[in-house]
Amino acid sequence: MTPSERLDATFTALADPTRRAILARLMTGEVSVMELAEPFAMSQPAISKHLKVLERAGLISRGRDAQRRPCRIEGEALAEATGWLDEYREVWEGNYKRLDMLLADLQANQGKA
Amino acid sequence: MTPSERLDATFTALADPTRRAILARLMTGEVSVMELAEPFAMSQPAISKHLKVLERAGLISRGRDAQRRPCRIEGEALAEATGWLDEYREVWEGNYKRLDMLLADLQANQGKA
DNA sequence: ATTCTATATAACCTTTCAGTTATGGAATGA
DNA sequence: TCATTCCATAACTGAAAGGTTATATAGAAT
Repeated sequence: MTPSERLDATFTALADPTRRAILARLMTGEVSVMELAEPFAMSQPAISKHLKVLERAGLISRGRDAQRRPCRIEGEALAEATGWLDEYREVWEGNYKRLDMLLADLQANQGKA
Repeated sequence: MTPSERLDATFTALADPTRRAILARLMTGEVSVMELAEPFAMSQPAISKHLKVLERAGLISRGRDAQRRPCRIEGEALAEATGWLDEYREVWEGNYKRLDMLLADLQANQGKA
């Protein structure tokens, strides 16, 4: 996967409330698929699909415990997404300062710019 | 829109490479739709659709300059997404001092993260 | 051996998405 | 007035997303 494809996969995975709730649940530690599925009004295969999306994005990984495949959070993919956002935020803050200057300019010239 | 819906819209908007490239371009300042469309191998209506997705997420806003509708970046939605990611990243990176706060938050929101 | 549990996979359906072309409409300019 | 530029919208298409039920598989328990 290219870096762009990884960002695609990560942001896509984060764009669904069920998947974000799954991540929230996994913050407390490893959880099995059935345990993850329990609070949702949704079938087990649906949860398995969501887990596949999260796994493909590298946001979770899975182990083996008898028949169970416990899920745990992986931080790497998130760091990339956060890095991308942080760059933008920094520059945007810079732009914001410039925008203030521009607005001051426009106001000084009363729309004659 | 609920906070969850805003996160949906923001992450969905960020999950497309064309839209991320548009944001990149807008970092240099306001840009018109035609100027945005030019570097892409894509029709103008396709770009207009992408802009609509970005606007719905609150990531951009648009002005008026004669026939042009110049687009500019808006930082608010980006800040929300960054905030969400940062909470999670801190826990994943082993900085557990905010875990209690986060878990209390999640419980208050009944898993509707 | 059989059965129960946990999970994955397959097949299907419906909705949404990302693109297209064609057209419409507002503001500018000749 | 008439044409041109910039952009939006409508209608269509193919593909992907998100759900379903039914079934397969692997390991545990009986």
